[in-house]
Amino acid sequence: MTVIFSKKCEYGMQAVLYLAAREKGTLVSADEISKVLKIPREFVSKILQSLRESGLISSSKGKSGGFSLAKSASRIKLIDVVAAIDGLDMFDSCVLGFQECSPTHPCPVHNTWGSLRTQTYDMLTSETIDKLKEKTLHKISSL
Amino acid sequence: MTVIFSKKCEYGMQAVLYLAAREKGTLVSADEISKVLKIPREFVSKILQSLRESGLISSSKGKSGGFSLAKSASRIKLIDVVAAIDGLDMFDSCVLGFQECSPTHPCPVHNTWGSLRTQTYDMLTSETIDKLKEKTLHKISSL
DNA sequence: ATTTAATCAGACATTTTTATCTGATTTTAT
DNA sequence: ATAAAATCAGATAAAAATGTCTGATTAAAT
Ligand code: SF4
Ligand code: SF4
Repeated sequence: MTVIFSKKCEYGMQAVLYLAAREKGTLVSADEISKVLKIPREFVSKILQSLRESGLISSSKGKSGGFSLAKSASRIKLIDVVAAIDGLDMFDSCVLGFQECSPTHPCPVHNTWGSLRTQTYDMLTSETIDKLKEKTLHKISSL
Repeated sequence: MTVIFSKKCEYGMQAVLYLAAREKGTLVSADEISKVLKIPREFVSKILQSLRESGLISSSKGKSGGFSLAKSASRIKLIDVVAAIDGLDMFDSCVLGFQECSPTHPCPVHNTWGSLRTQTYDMLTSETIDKLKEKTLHKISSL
């Protein structure tokens, strides 16, 4: 199986995007997120907990509790979710699995992959999640 | 953990590159590949077997047996290894893990990711492995 | 012929990832 | 007060990926 991000990370990004799209200070329950995004309830619940620990989102317990972004959507980027869940190792390691990637020990696809890595990083870094709001809403409405 | 290709696939690409670099019709043993590339012996052995089944490499049994490319290095590309081991699904699916990726249901990073996907595909498709020979040798000598 | 060194096939084991369960706690609404 | 609906913590389970073992077979070298 080929993968870029782990399931946890994918789900985490989806959830954060959903919070950003759904939010005007409203609390969103794990149950709602689970249903809308079609992610197993208990699993997304765990992911949300871990994102809370990372300080990206906040939660409130009790009836009518739920989750919301810990700060403004204009100050959160997808890379933050990746950093919190999968970490940023992929941006410093080898597609071919060789150890010690460096300009002095380049692998056969060094230059190309280096550029792609940078572009991927840029993709996750350049736009804050509020900018992705309409696209997210459109995507979600098609689920 | 963030990953692009599975370990099997990474090791498979390394092994095929090594065969291409090492080869002038010589047979290379799983043991040698294991030692040079620092891949667990029995594991790389299995991978080599599966690549043989896929027809990418061929083997001969018995003393002084081993593996070699099934066809000229100028007719093998890294994408062939990926196709044989991990499959090509990643080139048709979503970084954010949404189902039904399509232009009519784009995810928030659709355009950028589409382009990156294509570039990644190109990286694995544009050069045949004989072209990567010197780079491979240089990389391996540093292991 | 016998030994040696290799692939091969398939079972087995370990680790990591993904997912679920159980029960406790918190908070709101009635 | 009580019930309802939510998060939370930690254990457990299931599945997938990674890695190992055993013994059989094959073929070259002695
Ligand atoms: S740039 Fe090349 S050497 Fe460096 S990690 Fe990527 S593939 Fe490996
Ligand atoms: S292009 Fe966008 S919608 Fe399509 S798979 Fe990639 S991220 Fe998802």
